[in-house]
Amino acid sequence: MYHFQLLLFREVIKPSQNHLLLKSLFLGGFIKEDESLDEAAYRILHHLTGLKDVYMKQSYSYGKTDRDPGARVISTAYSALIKIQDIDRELKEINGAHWQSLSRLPRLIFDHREMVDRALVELQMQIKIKPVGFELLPEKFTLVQLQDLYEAIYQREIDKRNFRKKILSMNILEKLEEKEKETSKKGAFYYKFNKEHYEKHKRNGFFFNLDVN
Amino acid sequence: MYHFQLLLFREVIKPSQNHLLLKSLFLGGFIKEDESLDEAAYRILHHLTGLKDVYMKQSYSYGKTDRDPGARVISTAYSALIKIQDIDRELKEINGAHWQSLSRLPRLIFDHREMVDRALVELQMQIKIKPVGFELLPEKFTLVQLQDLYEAIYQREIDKRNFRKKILSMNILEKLEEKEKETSKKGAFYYKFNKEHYEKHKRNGFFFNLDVN
DNA sequence: CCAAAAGTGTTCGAATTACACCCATGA
DNA sequence: TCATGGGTGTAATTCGAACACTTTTGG
Repeated sequence: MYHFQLLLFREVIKPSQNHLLLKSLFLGGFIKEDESLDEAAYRILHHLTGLKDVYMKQSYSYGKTDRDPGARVISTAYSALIKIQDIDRELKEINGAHWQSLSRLPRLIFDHREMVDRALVELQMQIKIKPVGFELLPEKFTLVQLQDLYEAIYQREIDKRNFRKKILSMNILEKLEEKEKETSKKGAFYYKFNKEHYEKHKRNGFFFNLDVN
Repeated sequence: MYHFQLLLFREVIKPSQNHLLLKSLFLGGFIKEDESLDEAAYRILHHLTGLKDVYMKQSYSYGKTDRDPGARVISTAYSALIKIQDIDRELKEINGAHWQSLSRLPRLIFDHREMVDRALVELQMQIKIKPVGFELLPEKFTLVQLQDLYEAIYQREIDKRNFRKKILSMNILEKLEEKEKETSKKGAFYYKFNKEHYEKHKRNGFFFNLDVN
């Protein structure tokens, strides 16, 4: 059972003039005249982390007048899911960034805590009805990894047999011959998400729904 | 079985310079320096319709650069649910406004069709897990009215017995002595939504979930 | 008295849950 | 050989779906 982590940045930009309050910050930036909201979100993520092709979704727009004491700022928040494999490879040398467990988050400035909470709730709803979980895993993953992921998101334990029964009955996973041998002597089979199968089933009225235990 | 209607306004404001494209428009306006997004949404709704205290929810922010050919505009859409009883009383004399069935919508300008579609999908998800349906009904309503509402939102028929069984078992409705006698000789008992019961149950881990048939 | 709408229970099958042991292997 | 983590089946229960008749009353 692992936990979700939030990537925090320290003073990457300063929309606020009150420096004492600035304890931690998300990725942030200002939109340009010639780019869409989505493009701006991708640009900022890519510019500050080097990450590309990640699952990213608009979350919510925050518009209280006093949310940033330094200036009137309206922020449209996006949440990105980063593949576990990409994290260390790409983010090691980013200055001032550090991962923080969601359950032991420091005090965040402004309304950033609300942003995190809302994004997490959205994720928990999304993941029940859409296979977004696979965005967080490497191409090849074991069922144990997949279950660990779901346990982290739901913040509770799931029965192994029921979880496997349900996910496998959907026929959207492809079992590989290869085994992951790092974490156990026996080894666990790799699977991969078969997007074509998923899309085909969906056209036939199939609904992804992973609500286990 | 009735249908959802969208209230359309004609040229209330003109963010576009291309008048030929302007066929219909939602309520819209610009945010002021000293108000939040929520406040602006309420102000605009109230100013243009006279309606107050309606259920209103942020939907999504639209930010494509070319979405309005006349100017760079980022729009945060809100959707409001208006009580059936309030509609005629307050909206009769609004100039240029007319109701249009959602299933026979005219061509809308810009990305407004996407806005409607997204808002409807959000509503359909919301109404399954939150008792927002009551926002659309008068204080006192019959179970038939409530069911009609759900059938309109889901766009399908629901079994009467199963619907009543489910909604009544939640213990969030209060049966009144009074009957509605307009639509039938026998008359149908009025109910009202008991918000306190709902909040109390929710604290005890109860989840509203109305997914019938 | 009858048409029209409101109201009411039961049965069946499917889906979800709970639950415990064997397997493979490297050290 | 044994400790460690991976993998598997079945029974009990709950939940959702299907289904048809009785009640009330104004005209």
